[in-house]
Amino acid sequence: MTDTPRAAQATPALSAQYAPGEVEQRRYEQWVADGLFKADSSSDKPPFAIVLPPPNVTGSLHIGHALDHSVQDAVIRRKRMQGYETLWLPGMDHAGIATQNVVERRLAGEGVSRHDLGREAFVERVWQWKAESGGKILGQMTRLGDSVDWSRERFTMDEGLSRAVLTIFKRLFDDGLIYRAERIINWCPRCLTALSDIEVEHSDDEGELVSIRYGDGDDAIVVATTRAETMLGDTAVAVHPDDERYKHLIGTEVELPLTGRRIPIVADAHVDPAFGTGAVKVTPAHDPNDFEIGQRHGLPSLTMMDEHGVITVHGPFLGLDRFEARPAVVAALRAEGRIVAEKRPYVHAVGHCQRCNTTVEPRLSLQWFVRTEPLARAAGDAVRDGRVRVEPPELTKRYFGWVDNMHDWCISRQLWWGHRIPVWYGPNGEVVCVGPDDEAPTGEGWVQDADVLDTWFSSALWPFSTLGWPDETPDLAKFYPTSVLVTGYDILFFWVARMMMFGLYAMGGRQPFDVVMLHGMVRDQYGKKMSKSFGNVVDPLDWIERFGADATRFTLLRGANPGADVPVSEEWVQGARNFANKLWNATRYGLAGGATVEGELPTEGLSTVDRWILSRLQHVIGEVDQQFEAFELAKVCDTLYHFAWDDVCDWYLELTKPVLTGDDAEAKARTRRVLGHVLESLQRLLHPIMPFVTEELWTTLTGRPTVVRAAWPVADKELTDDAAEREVDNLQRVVTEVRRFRADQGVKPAQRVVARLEGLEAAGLAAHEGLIRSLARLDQGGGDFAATAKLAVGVGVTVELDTRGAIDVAAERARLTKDRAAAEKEADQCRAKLGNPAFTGKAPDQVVAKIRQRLEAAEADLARISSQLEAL
RNA sequence: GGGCGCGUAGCUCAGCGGAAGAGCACCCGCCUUACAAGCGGGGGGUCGUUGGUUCGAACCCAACCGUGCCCACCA
Repeated sequence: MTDTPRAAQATPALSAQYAPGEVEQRRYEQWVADGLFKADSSSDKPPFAIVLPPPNVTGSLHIGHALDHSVQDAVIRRKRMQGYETLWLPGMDHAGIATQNVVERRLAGEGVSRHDLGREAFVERVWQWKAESGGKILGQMTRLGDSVDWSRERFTMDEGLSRAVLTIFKRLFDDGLIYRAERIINWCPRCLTALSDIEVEHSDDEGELVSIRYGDGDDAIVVATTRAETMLGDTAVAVHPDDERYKHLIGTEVELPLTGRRIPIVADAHVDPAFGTGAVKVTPAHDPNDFEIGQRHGLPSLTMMDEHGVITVHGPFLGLDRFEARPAVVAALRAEGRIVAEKRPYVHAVGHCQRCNTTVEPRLSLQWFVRTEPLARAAGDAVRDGRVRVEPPELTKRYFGWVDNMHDWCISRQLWWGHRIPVWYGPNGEVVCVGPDDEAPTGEGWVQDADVLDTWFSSALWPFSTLGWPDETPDLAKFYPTSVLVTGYDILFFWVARMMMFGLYAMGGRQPFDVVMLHGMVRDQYGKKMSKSFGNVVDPLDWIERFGADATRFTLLRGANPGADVPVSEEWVQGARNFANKLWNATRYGLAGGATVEGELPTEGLSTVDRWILSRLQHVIGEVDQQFEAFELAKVCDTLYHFAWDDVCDWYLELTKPVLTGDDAEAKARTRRVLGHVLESLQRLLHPIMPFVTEELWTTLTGRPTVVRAAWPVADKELTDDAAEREVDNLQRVVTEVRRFRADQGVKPAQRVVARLEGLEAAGLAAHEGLIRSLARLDQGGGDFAATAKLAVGVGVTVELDTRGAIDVAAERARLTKDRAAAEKEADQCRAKLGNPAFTGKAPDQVVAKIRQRLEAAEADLARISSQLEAL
C-alpha cells in the first residue's frame, strides 16, 4: 500500500464533491429511526428544553421560519452533545383569523361562502386544510434538519391543548380576570370580528379635516372632524372646562345639523383647547375617546353603523357604506351652509386590520376581556428581577413599555375557527363558565357563546400546555420552565409577553422560559425587507435543493446575532455551499493522508505545527462556547469558518504535507493522529450549524455511528501552547512576505528562485527552513548563487534571493521607500507618545510597554530597509 | 406625538477607549499531486457632521443631519 495522499486511491467512499441531496434525506431518516431526537423525561441528565414557536397552518414555511428553526436546532444540538436531556417540541398553531381567511378565500374561488356551508361544515373544511398544509410544513422541517421530538408534536387545537384552554379560562373567570363588557373595540368590517390592539396596524393616512358649525347664532359652536359621517351618531359636543370661549355654553344644547336632534354641550378635561376649535363632537358608539366622555357624562351611545360599516340611521344616508356616506354627509352639510372651513388635507394615524388591511372601525360591542393589569405586572417583574433574561437586553425596554401600558385584552372573536368560548347563557340571564370537567348545562333556552377565542389565547399556553398541563406529567416536571424561547423580535408583544402572563399565572409564578432569544428578520442583500411585490423573496426549500440544507442554515446563522436582522443573498449561500465542500475535501484529503482517531492523542514528540493547531483548536473551542452561551451564532459561524478555512485548510494541511509524505514513520503517525483529532473536533463543533455534512464526514472519519450524540469538545488548557503559536505566526509572516515579493515581481510559480535565509535562529524558525522553502517555493542557494534582492520580513529574518535577473529593481526600490516612510512615521508617533509625560504617567503600564515595543520594531525595520535599499 | 436603534471599504456587517477588520464584489498571477465550489498576492475607508471629555476617541458626552423600527384613542 502506498502512503501518498491520493484521494482517488485511498477513499472511494467520498466523492470529489459534496452532494447534499444524496446525503440529507438518508441521514435524517436514520436519525429519526434511531430515536436520536427523542427526549426521556425519566432521565437523570439535566434538562434543556425548547418549544418550537408553532408555525401557522396557513401555508408553508418561509425563510424567516428557516432562520428561527436553524437557531433553535443549533442551540439544542449543542446541548444534546453536551449531555443534556434535550427536548425540542414541535407543533403548529391553528392561527384563527389567518387560517379562516385563507380557507374562506379558497371557498370564494368555488363561489361558496362560509355561511353557505354552515359552521360545522366550514370548520370541517378548515381541518382538511390543516391536514394538507400541516403536512407540508412538517416535510419542510425535516428538510431543514430540525432535530425535533416528533413523538411529542402538538397542535393548538388538539385535545390536550383544548383542555388546557378550558382550564385556564375557567380559572381566570373564577378569579375575576375574565369579564364580559360592552366596550369600544377594534372591529374589522370585512372579517366581521373584533380585533385586539395588536391585530391593528396603524399607518399615516391622508384624511380631510372639515369644520362643521353646530347650532346657530350666538350659540353656534364649530367642531372639526376627519370622519364627518359619524356626526350622525353624535350625542354631545365637548369643550374644556376652563376654556373661556365656551364657558357660557356649557350645559346648554345645540342643534345637530341634518338630524334635528338637540345635543348637550359638556365640559371634559380630555379636550385639548389648543387643537382645532377647541370643541369636539362626541360620538360615544364609534370612538373610544368619545365613549369615555360619554361614560363620564351619562351620554347615550347611538350606533349609526352596522357590522359591515353601513349607515343604519334613517334618512338620506341609510344603507350607504361609511366611505360613501362621508362625502355625502359633507355635501349635505355644505348645502345647509354648515361647512365653515374648507376641507384641508390632514395626515393622521388610521388603524387597519392586520389580516386584510381593511380600515378598522371602532365599534361599541359586547365582548370578552382579560383583565391584564395583575398579569402584565407579573410579566414585567419576571424580567425586571432577572428571572427571565432577554437577548439582546436592549429589547427589554420595548418589553417593559408594552407590559406596563397594556390595555385589557379583547379575547372574543366572531369567527368559527378556534376554541369556542366555554360560556353558556341560560334562559333567565344566567352566565355559566364551563370548566374542562364540568357538564355543560342542558335544557330549554341554554346556548353556548357563539364566539371563539383569540388565537393568541391558546398560543400563550404553549410552553406548558404542550408538556401536558393541567396534568402533572413527567414532561412538565422535567422540562418546565423551558430553557430558552427563540423567536423574532416582531412577536415580542404578540406572543412572548402573553406566554409570560399566562405561564406565571398558571404555573404558580414560575416563568415559562429562562431566556428569550430574539433574532431579527431575514432581509435581502441590500437590507431590504423581503416581499412578494418586490420579488426578492427566498424560498428556503429552493435553496435547500440547490445548495443543501447545511449551506442554507449557515447562510442564515452567519447573520444571526441576537436582535440583528439577517441579510442573505444567492451569492452568500453559494459561499456557504463552498464552505461545506471545503470541509468535505479537507476530510477527504485527511483520510487519504491517513488521518486517524484511534488511540490516545500523543503529547510527546509533537511537532511545532501539531502543537500549534492543537493550541488554536483549544482557543476556538473556548470562543465558540462563549459565543453559543450568548446566542451569538453569527460569531460562532465566523470563528469556525476562519478556523476551518484559514488555520486548518490553508496552513495546517499544507504545513503537514511534508511529514505525511515523508519517511519518518513515527512523526507521521503522530501527525496523522493530530490531523484526525483536529478534523473530527471541527466536525463536532460545526455539527450544530451544519448537521448533515458533518454527520457524513464524522462517521466516515471515525467509523462511529453518529455525531448527533457525540460529546461536545471541551477546551483543554494543557494543549494551549503560546510558543508554538508565536513560532508558526512568524513562519507565516516569512512565507507570506516572500509570496508577496514573488507576486509583486511577477515571478512565475514555475520559475526557479534561489534563496538564502538569514536570522531564522533568532526568530525561532531554525527548524522550519524546509517548510518555509516549500511553502514559499524557494530553492536552496547553489554554487552560482548571486543575490539580487534582499528581503526583510519583519520578524528578524532576511531573505536573499536570486531570481536570475528577473527583479524589477525600480519597483522594489519604490516599495521599500514607501515602507521606510511608513516605518519613520510609526517611529515618530511612538517617540511622540513616549515623550509625552501625560501619556507615560496616566496610561496603563502594558500600554506603554506596547508602545515601546512598537518603537523598537519600527527602528529595526528602518535599519533593515535602509540596508536593503543600499543593497539593491 | 412618544420610545428605541443605526450611520465604519462598492454591498452586507463585526469591532464599542490604546496600531482600522471580515465575507462578498473588484484587480493581478496560478489547472502547485484535497478542493478552479480552488490556490497565492493586491488595491480600497480623514469610521455621517460639528463641538466636547481624555495623555489617547470609530468607540464616551452634546448638538445637528440622514435613516430604520416599535408603540400611540388629540378630534
